[in-house]
Amino acid sequence: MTDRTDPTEPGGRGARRRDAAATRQAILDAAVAAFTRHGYDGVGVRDIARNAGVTAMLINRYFGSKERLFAEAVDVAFAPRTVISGTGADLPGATARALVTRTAPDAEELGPFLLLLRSAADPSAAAIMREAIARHAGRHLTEELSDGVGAELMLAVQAGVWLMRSVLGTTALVEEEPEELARRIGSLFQVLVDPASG
Amino acid sequence: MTDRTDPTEPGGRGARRRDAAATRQAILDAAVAAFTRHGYDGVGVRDIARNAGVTAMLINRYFGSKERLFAEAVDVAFAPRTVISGTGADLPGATARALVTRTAPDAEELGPFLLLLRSAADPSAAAIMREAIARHAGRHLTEELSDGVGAELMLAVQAGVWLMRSVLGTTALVEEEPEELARRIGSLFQVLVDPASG
DNA sequence: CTCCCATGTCTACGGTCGTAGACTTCTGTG
DNA sequence: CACAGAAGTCTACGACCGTAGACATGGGAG
Repeated sequence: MTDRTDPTEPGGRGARRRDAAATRQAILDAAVAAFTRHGYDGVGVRDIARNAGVTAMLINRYFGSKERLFAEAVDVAFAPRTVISGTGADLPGATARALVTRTAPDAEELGPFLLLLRSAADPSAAAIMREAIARHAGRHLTEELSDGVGAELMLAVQAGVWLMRSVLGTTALVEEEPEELARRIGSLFQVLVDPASG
Repeated sequence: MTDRTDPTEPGGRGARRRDAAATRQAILDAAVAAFTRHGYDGVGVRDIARNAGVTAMLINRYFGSKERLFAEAVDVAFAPRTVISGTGADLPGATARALVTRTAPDAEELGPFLLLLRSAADPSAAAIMREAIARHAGRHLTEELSDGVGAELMLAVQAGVWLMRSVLGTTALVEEEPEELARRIGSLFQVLVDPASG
Protein backbone atom coordinates (compact mmCIF):
# COMPACT_ATOMS: atom_id res chain seq x y z
CA MET A 1 0.00 0.00 0.00
CA THR A 2 2.58 2.56 -1.00
CA ASP A 3 -0.07 5.09 -1.87
CA ARG A 4 2.03 8.22 -1.71
CA THR A 5 4.93 7.29 -3.91
CA ASP A 6 2.75 5.99 -6.74
CA PRO A 7 3.21 8.49 -9.56
CA THR A 8 0.02 7.41 -11.30
CA GLU A 9 -2.19 8.80 -8.56
CA PRO A 10 -1.37 12.46 -7.83
CA GLY A 11 -0.81 13.86 -11.29
CA GLY A 12 -3.40 11.83 -13.11
CA ARG A 13 -1.12 11.13 -16.08
CA GLY A 14 0.43 7.75 -16.68
CA ALA A 15 3.19 6.27 -14.60
CA ARG A 16 6.43 8.13 -15.03
CA ARG A 17 9.41 6.49 -13.46
CA ARG A 18 12.36 8.82 -13.13
CA ASP A 19 12.32 10.14 -16.67
CA ALA A 20 13.89 13.56 -16.55
CA ALA A 21 12.67 14.73 -19.94
CA ALA A 22 9.10 13.59 -19.31
CA THR A 23 9.06 15.17 -15.86
CA ARG A 24 10.37 18.42 -17.22
CA GLN A 25 7.67 18.36 -19.89
CA ALA A 26 4.98 17.57 -17.32
CA ILE A 27 6.05 20.58 -15.27
CA LEU A 28 6.03 22.79 -18.35
CA ASP A 29 2.56 21.61 -19.38
CA ALA A 30 1.20 22.20 -15.90
CA ALA A 31 2.83 25.62 -15.85
CA VAL A 32 1.24 26.70 -19.13
CA ALA A 33 -2.20 25.64 -17.93
CA ALA A 34 -1.83 27.21 -14.49
CA PHE A 35 -0.34 30.51 -15.68
CA THR A 36 -3.05 30.77 -18.32
CA ARG A 37 -5.83 30.18 -15.82
CA HIS A 38 -4.59 32.31 -12.93
CA GLY A 39 -1.77 34.51 -14.19
CA TYR A 40 1.85 34.77 -13.12
CA ASP A 41 1.12 36.20 -9.68
CA GLY A 42 -1.87 33.98 -9.01
CA VAL A 43 -0.03 30.68 -9.20
CA GLY A 44 2.46 29.27 -6.73
CA VAL A 45 5.19 26.86 -7.67
CA ARG A 46 3.62 24.37 -5.27
CA ASP A 47 0.38 24.39 -7.30
CA ILE A 48 2.23 23.71 -10.53
CA ALA A 49 4.31 20.99 -8.92
CA ARG A 50 1.24 19.24 -7.51
CA ASN A 51 -0.43 19.20 -10.93
CA ALA A 52 2.73 17.80 -12.46
CA GLY A 53 2.99 15.11 -9.80
CA VAL A 54 6.26 16.33 -8.30
CA THR A 55 7.44 18.55 -5.49
CA ALA A 56 8.03 22.25 -5.75
CA MET A 57 11.79 22.00 -5.43
CA LEU A 58 12.12 20.05 -8.63
CA ILE A 59 10.88 23.10 -10.49
CA ASN A 60 13.80 25.12 -9.32
CA ARG A 61 16.18 22.29 -10.13
CA TYR A 62 14.94 22.07 -13.72
CA PHE A 63 14.09 25.69 -14.48
CA GLY A 64 16.12 27.71 -12.00
CA SER A 65 13.31 29.89 -10.75
CA LYS A 66 9.62 30.59 -11.14
CA GLU A 67 10.40 33.45 -13.48
CA ARG A 68 12.47 31.30 -15.82
CA LEU A 69 9.76 28.64 -15.80
CA PHE A 70 7.30 31.35 -16.78
CA ALA A 71 9.53 32.44 -19.64
CA GLU A 72 9.59 28.91 -21.03
CA ALA A 73 5.85 28.51 -20.55
CA VAL A 74 5.22 31.76 -22.41
CA ASP A 75 7.43 30.60 -25.23
CA VAL A 76 5.44 27.36 -25.49
CA ALA A 77 2.11 29.16 -25.40
CA PHE A 78 3.00 31.75 -28.04
CA ALA A 79 4.87 29.54 -30.47
CA PRO A 80 1.90 27.96 -32.32
CA ARG A 81 0.29 30.00 -35.05
CA THR A 82 -2.99 30.56 -33.22
CA VAL A 83 -3.26 34.32 -33.62
CA ILE A 84 -4.33 34.20 -37.27
CA SER A 85 -6.48 31.89 -39.34
CA GLY A 86 -6.81 31.72 -43.10
CA THR A 87 -4.66 33.57 -45.62
CA GLY A 88 -5.01 36.44 -48.04
CA ALA A 89 -8.50 37.80 -48.52
CA ASP A 90 -9.93 35.12 -46.24
CA LEU A 91 -7.74 36.11 -43.29
CA PRO A 92 -9.96 38.74 -41.65
CA GLY A 93 -13.13 36.67 -41.68
CA ALA A 94 -11.49 33.40 -40.72
CA THR A 95 -9.54 34.99 -37.88
CA ALA A 96 -12.67 36.71 -36.59
CA ARG A 97 -14.70 33.48 -36.66
CA ALA A 98 -11.94 31.59 -34.86
CA LEU A 99 -11.73 34.34 -32.25
CA VAL A 100 -15.48 34.30 -31.60
CA THR A 101 -15.50 30.52 -31.31
CA ARG A 102 -12.59 30.41 -28.91
CA THR A 103 -13.97 33.15 -26.67
CA ALA A 104 -17.43 31.61 -26.41
CA PRO A 105 -18.78 31.68 -22.84
CA ASP A 106 -18.75 27.90 -22.50
CA ALA A 107 -15.51 27.32 -24.39
CA GLU A 108 -13.17 27.20 -21.39
CA GLU A 109 -10.35 27.13 -23.91
CA LEU A 110 -6.90 28.27 -22.97
CA GLY A 111 -4.60 30.17 -25.26
CA PRO A 112 -1.88 32.79 -25.39
CA PHE A 113 -4.23 35.74 -25.01
CA LEU A 114 -5.53 34.55 -21.66
CA LEU A 115 -1.98 34.02 -20.48
CA LEU A 116 -1.15 37.50 -21.72
CA LEU A 117 -4.09 39.22 -20.06
CA ARG A 118 -3.85 37.46 -16.72
CA SER A 119 -0.10 37.98 -16.32
CA ALA A 120 0.14 41.54 -17.58
CA ALA A 121 0.20 43.09 -14.11
CA ASP A 122 3.70 41.93 -13.22
CA PRO A 123 6.38 44.04 -14.92
CA SER A 124 8.92 41.27 -15.40
CA ALA A 125 6.22 38.97 -16.75
CA ALA A 126 5.15 41.75 -19.12
CA ALA A 127 8.70 42.09 -20.40
CA ILE A 128 8.94 38.37 -21.01
CA MET A 129 5.67 38.36 -22.93
CA ARG A 130 6.60 41.38 -25.02
CA GLU A 131 9.66 39.55 -26.24
CA ALA A 132 7.68 36.39 -26.89
CA ILE A 133 5.17 38.35 -28.96
CA ALA A 134 7.93 39.91 -31.01
CA ARG A 135 9.48 36.48 -31.50
CA HIS A 136 6.33 34.53 -32.39
CA ALA A 137 2.85 36.00 -32.73
CA GLY A 138 3.88 39.41 -33.96
CA ARG A 139 6.21 37.87 -36.50
CA HIS A 140 3.52 35.55 -37.88
CA LEU A 141 1.19 38.46 -38.34
CA THR A 142 3.78 40.84 -39.70
CA GLU A 143 4.94 38.48 -42.41
CA GLU A 144 1.34 37.91 -43.46
CA LEU A 145 0.39 41.57 -43.41
CA SER A 146 3.80 43.15 -44.14
CA ASP A 147 2.68 45.93 -41.83
CA GLY A 148 3.91 45.98 -38.25
CA VAL A 149 1.42 48.52 -36.97
CA GLY A 150 -1.53 46.73 -38.54
CA ALA A 151 -0.30 43.44 -37.11
CA GLU A 152 -0.03 44.78 -33.60
CA LEU A 153 -3.39 46.49 -33.85
CA MET A 154 -4.87 43.16 -34.89
CA LEU A 155 -3.33 41.61 -31.80
CA ALA A 156 -4.71 44.47 -29.73
CA VAL A 157 -8.24 43.94 -31.03
CA GLN A 158 -8.03 40.23 -30.32
CA ALA A 159 -6.68 40.81 -26.82
CA GLY A 160 -9.46 43.29 -26.14
CA VAL A 161 -12.15 40.86 -27.26
CA TRP A 162 -10.64 38.11 -25.13
CA LEU A 163 -10.60 40.49 -22.18
CA MET A 164 -14.18 41.67 -22.48
CA ARG A 165 -15.70 38.38 -23.55
CA SER A 166 -13.76 35.68 -21.67
CA VAL A 167 -12.08 37.37 -18.72
CA LEU A 168 -14.77 39.86 -17.77
CA GLY A 169 -17.81 38.39 -19.48
CA THR A 170 -19.53 41.67 -20.30
CA THR A 171 -23.14 41.17 -21.24
CA ALA A 172 -23.44 42.51 -24.78
CA LEU A 173 -20.48 40.57 -26.16
CA VAL A 174 -21.52 37.38 -24.39
CA GLU A 175 -25.13 37.49 -25.56
CA GLU A 176 -24.60 38.61 -29.16
CA GLU A 177 -25.15 36.07 -31.90
CA PRO A 178 -21.78 34.50 -32.82
CA GLU A 179 -22.23 35.01 -36.57
CA GLU A 180 -23.08 38.68 -36.23
CA LEU A 181 -20.26 39.25 -33.76
CA ALA A 182 -17.79 37.53 -36.09
CA ARG A 183 -19.02 39.72 -38.93
CA ARG A 184 -18.43 42.93 -36.98
CA ILE A 185 -15.01 41.89 -35.74
CA GLY A 186 -14.16 40.70 -39.22
CA SER A 187 -14.88 44.16 -40.60
CA LEU A 188 -12.42 45.58 -38.06
CA PHE A 189 -9.73 43.18 -39.25
CA GLN A 190 -10.62 44.07 -42.84
CA VAL A 191 -9.83 47.71 -42.16
CA LEU A 192 -6.50 46.73 -40.63
CA VAL A 193 -5.52 44.41 -43.45
CA ASP A 194 -6.59 46.81 -46.18
CA PRO A 195 -6.33 50.35 -44.79
CA ALA A 196 -7.76 51.87 -47.97
CA SER A 197 -11.14 50.28 -47.25
CA GLY A 198 -11.52 52.35 -44.05
CA MET B 1 11.19 66.39 17.92
CA THR B 2 8.02 64.38 17.46
CA ASP B 3 9.12 63.20 14.06
CA ARG B 4 6.95 60.12 13.77
CA THR B 5 3.57 61.53 14.65
CA ASP B 6 3.84 64.49 12.32
CA PRO B 7 1.27 63.86 9.56
CA THR B 8 2.97 66.24 7.16
CA GLU B 9 6.00 63.99 6.78
CA PRO B 10 4.99 60.42 5.83
CA GLY B 11 2.21 61.03 3.36
CA GLY B 12 3.58 64.10 1.69
CA ARG B 13 0.21 65.83 1.62
CA GLY B 14 -0.66 68.66 3.95
CA ALA B 15 -1.34 68.26 7.64
CA ARG B 16 -4.54 66.36 8.29
CA ARG B 17 -5.64 66.33 11.90
CA ARG B 18 -8.15 63.58 12.64
CA ASP B 19 -10.55 64.37 9.83
CA ALA B 20 -12.35 61.13 9.06
CA ALA B 21 -13.73 62.18 5.68
CA ALA B 22 -10.37 63.50 4.50
CA THR B 23 -8.57 60.40 5.70
CA ARG B 24 -11.05 58.16 3.95
CA GLN B 25 -10.57 60.14 0.76
CA ALA B 26 -6.79 60.00 1.08
CA ILE B 27 -6.96 56.21 1.39
CA LEU B 28 -9.26 56.01 -1.62
CA ASP B 29 -7.00 58.20 -3.74
CA ALA B 30 -3.95 56.17 -2.79
CA ALA B 31 -5.86 52.98 -3.56
CA VAL B 32 -6.86 54.14 -7.05
CA ALA B 33 -3.27 55.06 -7.86
CA ALA B 34 -1.78 51.89 -6.42
CA PHE B 35 -4.30 49.49 -7.96
CA THR B 36 -3.88 51.20 -11.31
CA ARG B 37 -0.10 50.93 -11.20
CA HIS B 38 0.28 47.41 -9.84
CA GLY B 39 -3.10 45.67 -10.02
CA TYR B 40 -5.29 44.17 -7.33
CA ASP B 41 -2.92 41.34 -6.46
CA GLY B 42 0.23 43.41 -6.75
CA VAL B 43 -0.64 45.87 -4.01
CA GLY B 44 -0.76 45.27 -0.27
CA VAL B 45 -2.95 47.21 2.09
CA ARG B 46 0.21 48.31 3.88
CA ASP B 47 1.46 49.99 0.69
CA ILE B 48 -1.78 51.89 0.24
CA ALA B 49 -1.86 52.88 3.90
CA ARG B 50 1.69 54.20 3.78
CA ASN B 51 0.92 56.35 0.75
CA ALA B 52 -2.17 57.71 2.50
CA GLY B 53 -0.18 58.48 5.65
CA VAL B 54 -2.04 56.04 7.89
CA THR B 55 -1.68 52.49 9.12
CA ALA B 56 -3.05 49.44 7.39
CA MET B 57 -5.68 48.74 10.01
CA LEU B 58 -7.47 51.98 9.30
CA ILE B 59 -8.27 50.68 5.85
CA ASN B 60 -10.21 47.81 7.28
CA ARG B 61 -11.96 50.07 9.73
CA TYR B 62 -13.13 52.40 6.94
CA PHE B 63 -13.69 49.97 4.10
CA GLY B 64 -14.16 46.59 5.73
CA SER B 65 -11.68 44.68 3.62
CA LYS B 66 -9.22 45.05 0.77
CA GLU B 67 -11.82 43.76 -1.66
CA ARG B 68 -14.40 46.34 -0.66
CA LEU B 69 -11.77 49.08 -0.90
CA PHE B 70 -11.00 47.83 -4.40
CA ALA B 71 -14.68 47.98 -5.33
CA GLU B 72 -14.86 51.63 -4.27
CA ALA B 73 -11.61 52.44 -6.04
CA VAL B 74 -12.91 50.86 -9.23
CA ASP B 75 -16.08 52.87 -8.98
CA VAL B 76 -14.07 56.07 -8.64
CA ALA B 77 -11.81 55.20 -11.55
CA PHE B 78 -14.60 54.26 -13.94
CA ALA B 79 -17.08 57.00 -13.10
CA PRO B 80 -15.60 59.88 -15.16
CA ARG B 81 -16.43 59.93 -18.83
CA THR B 82 -12.89 59.19 -20.04
CA VAL B 83 -13.68 56.33 -22.41
CA ILE B 84 -15.06 58.56 -25.16
CA SER B 85 -14.20 61.99 -26.48
CA GLY B 86 -16.19 64.16 -28.82
CA THR B 87 -19.74 63.54 -30.00
CA GLY B 88 -21.54 62.50 -33.15
CA ALA B 89 -19.40 62.34 -36.27
CA ASP B 90 -16.40 63.65 -34.39
CA LEU B 91 -16.49 60.83 -31.82
CA PRO B 92 -14.30 58.23 -33.59
CA GLY B 93 -11.47 60.60 -34.43
CA ALA B 94 -11.50 62.47 -31.15
CA THR B 95 -11.58 59.28 -29.11
CA ALA B 96 -8.74 57.80 -31.15
CA ARG B 97 -6.59 60.91 -30.73
CA ALA B 98 -7.22 60.97 -26.98
CA LEU B 99 -6.34 57.28 -26.75
CA VAL B 100 -3.06 57.72 -28.61
CA THR B 101 -2.11 60.71 -26.48
CA ARG B 102 -2.88 58.95 -23.23
CA THR B 103 -1.00 55.79 -24.16
CA ALA B 104 2.11 57.62 -25.32
CA PRO B 105 5.29 55.94 -24.03
CA ASP B 106 6.25 58.88 -21.82
CA ALA B 107 2.73 59.73 -20.67
CA GLU B 108 2.75 57.77 -17.40
CA GLU B 109 -0.91 58.60 -17.15
CA LEU B 110 -3.24 56.47 -15.10
CA GLY B 111 -6.76 55.64 -16.08
CA PRO B 112 -9.47 52.99 -15.87
CA PHE B 113 -8.01 50.83 -18.63
CA LEU B 114 -4.74 50.32 -16.78
CA LEU B 115 -6.66 49.41 -13.65
CA LEU B 116 -8.74 47.02 -15.70
CA LEU B 117 -5.81 45.32 -17.40
CA ARG B 118 -3.63 44.99 -14.34
CA SER B 119 -6.37 43.58 -12.11
CA ALA B 120 -8.02 41.24 -14.58
CA ALA B 121 -6.27 38.13 -13.28
CA ASP B 122 -8.19 37.92 -10.02
CA PRO B 123 -11.71 36.52 -10.51
CA SER B 124 -13.39 38.57 -7.79
CA ALA B 125 -11.68 41.71 -9.04
CA ALA B 126 -12.86 40.87 -12.55
CA ALA B 127 -16.45 40.56 -11.34
CA ILE B 128 -16.24 43.92 -9.60
CA MET B 129 -14.89 45.57 -12.73
CA ARG B 130 -17.48 43.98 -15.00
CA GLU B 131 -20.22 45.54 -12.92
CA ALA B 132 -18.44 48.89 -12.84
CA ILE B 133 -18.17 48.86 -16.63
CA ALA B 134 -21.84 48.11 -16.99
CA ARG B 135 -22.65 50.88 -14.54
CA HIS B 136 -20.38 53.60 -15.96
CA ALA B 137 -18.20 53.25 -19.03
CA GLY B 138 -20.42 50.87 -20.94
CA ARG B 139 -23.46 53.01 -20.23
CA HIS B 140 -21.77 56.20 -21.46
CA LEU B 141 -20.83 54.50 -24.68
CA THR B 142 -24.11 52.72 -25.17
CA GLU B 143 -26.19 55.85 -24.86
CA GLU B 144 -23.94 57.60 -27.36
CA LEU B 145 -23.91 54.73 -29.82
CA SER B 146 -27.30 53.13 -29.02
CA ASP B 147 -25.59 49.84 -29.78
CA GLY B 148 -24.36 47.66 -26.93
CA VAL B 149 -22.17 45.39 -29.01
CA GLY B 150 -20.51 48.28 -30.80
CA ALA B 151 -19.93 50.02 -27.49
CA GLU B 152 -18.27 47.01 -25.91
CA LEU B 153 -16.17 46.40 -29.01
CA MET B 154 -15.01 50.01 -28.79
CA LEU B 155 -14.01 49.36 -25.19
CA ALA B 156 -12.26 46.18 -26.30
CA VAL B 157 -10.23 48.01 -28.94
CA GLN B 158 -9.21 50.67 -26.44
CA ALA B 159 -8.24 48.06 -23.83
CA GLY B 160 -6.19 46.22 -26.43
CA VAL B 161 -4.31 49.35 -27.45
CA TRP B 162 -3.63 50.20 -23.82
CA LEU B 163 -2.33 46.68 -23.29
CA MET B 164 0.00 46.57 -26.26
CA ARG B 165 1.17 50.16 -26.09
CA SER B 166 1.35 51.02 -22.37
CA VAL B 167 1.52 47.74 -20.49
CA LEU B 168 3.67 45.72 -22.86
CA GLY B 169 5.25 48.44 -24.95
CA THR B 170 5.43 46.51 -28.22
CA THR B 171 7.75 48.11 -30.70
CA ALA B 172 5.55 48.94 -33.69
CA LEU B 173 2.81 50.67 -31.70
CA VAL B 174 5.33 52.58 -29.62
CA GLU B 175 7.38 53.82 -32.55
CA GLU B 176 4.57 54.69 -34.97
CA GLU B 177 3.83 58.34 -35.61
CA PRO B 178 0.99 59.45 -33.29
CA GLU B 179 -1.03 61.10 -36.06
CA GLU B 180 -0.91 58.04 -38.30
CA LEU B 181 -1.71 55.72 -35.41
CA ALA B 182 -4.67 57.86 -34.40
CA ARG B 183 -5.89 57.80 -37.99
CA ARG B 184 -5.81 54.01 -38.16
CA ILE B 185 -7.48 53.52 -34.78
CA GLY B 186 -10.02 56.18 -35.71
CA SER B 187 -10.98 54.18 -38.79
CA LEU B 188 -11.62 51.18 -36.52
CA PHE B 189 -13.91 53.26 -34.35
CA GLN B 190 -15.59 54.59 -37.48
CA VAL B 191 -16.54 51.06 -38.51
CA LEU B 192 -17.97 50.40 -35.07
CA VAL B 193 -19.97 53.61 -34.93
CA ASP B 194 -21.27 53.26 -38.49
CA PRO B 195 -21.34 49.54 -39.33
CA ALA B 196 -22.50 50.23 -42.87
CA SER B 197 -19.15 51.82 -43.72
CA GLY B 198 -17.36 48.50 -43.06
C1' DC C 1 25.04 -8.25 -7.80
C1' DT C 2 26.76 -3.70 -6.54
C1' DC C 3 27.73 0.75 -6.65
C1' DC C 4 27.12 5.52 -8.18
C1' DC C 5 24.83 9.29 -9.80
C1' DA C 6 20.79 11.28 -11.66
C1' DT C 7 16.28 11.95 -9.93
C1' DG C 8 13.18 13.39 -6.55
C1' DT C 9 11.75 14.64 -1.57
C1' DC C 10 11.89 16.81 3.22
C1' DT C 11 12.61 20.43 6.28
C1' DA C 12 13.25 24.94 6.96
C1' DC C 13 14.05 30.06 6.52
C1' DG C 14 12.97 34.75 5.92
C1' DG C 15 9.47 37.46 4.10
C1' DT C 16 4.77 39.30 2.99
C1' DC C 17 -0.06 38.94 3.06
C1' DG C 18 -4.99 40.21 5.04
C1' DT C 19 -7.02 41.14 9.16
C1' DA C 20 -8.65 40.63 14.22
C1' DG C 21 -8.44 42.64 18.95
C1' DA C 22 -6.50 45.58 22.41
C1' DC C 23 -4.52 49.80 23.15
C1' DT C 24 -3.35 54.90 22.77
C1' DT C 25 -4.13 59.73 21.48
C1' DC C 26 -6.54 63.59 20.00
C1' DT C 27 -10.66 66.71 19.87
C1' DG C 28 -15.07 68.64 20.40
C1' DT C 29 -18.52 69.24 24.05
C1' DG C 30 -20.50 70.06 28.55
C1' DC D 1 -10.99 72.15 32.58
C1' DA D 2 -12.52 67.21 32.52
C1' DC D 3 -14.13 63.60 29.93
C1' DA D 4 -16.36 60.53 26.53
C1' DG D 5 -15.99 58.96 22.22
C1' DA D 6 -14.01 59.23 17.76
C1' DA D 7 -9.65 58.53 15.22
C1' DG D 8 -5.69 56.07 14.76
C1' DT D 9 -1.87 52.75 16.14
C1' DC D 10 0.46 48.40 17.96
C1' DT D 11 1.05 43.65 18.28
C1' DA D 12 0.05 39.43 16.71
C1' DC D 13 -1.82 35.35 14.23
C1' DG D 14 -2.18 31.96 10.75
C1' DA D 15 -1.38 31.26 6.03
C1' DC D 16 1.15 31.33 1.94
C1' DC D 17 5.22 32.65 -0.94
C1' DG D 18 9.92 31.47 -3.45
C1' DT D 19 13.83 28.99 -2.70
C1' DA D 20 18.14 27.00 -0.41
C1' DG D 21 20.48 22.84 1.48
C1' DA D 22 20.53 18.29 3.23
C1' DC D 23 18.68 13.92 2.57
C1' DA D 24 16.48 9.65 0.31
C1' DT D 25 15.85 6.57 -3.62
C1' DG D 26 15.72 4.17 -7.82
C1' DG D 27 17.90 2.29 -12.09
C1' DG D 28 21.40 1.55 -15.39
C1' DA D 29 26.51 0.34 -15.99
C1' DG D 30 30.37 -2.33 -14.43
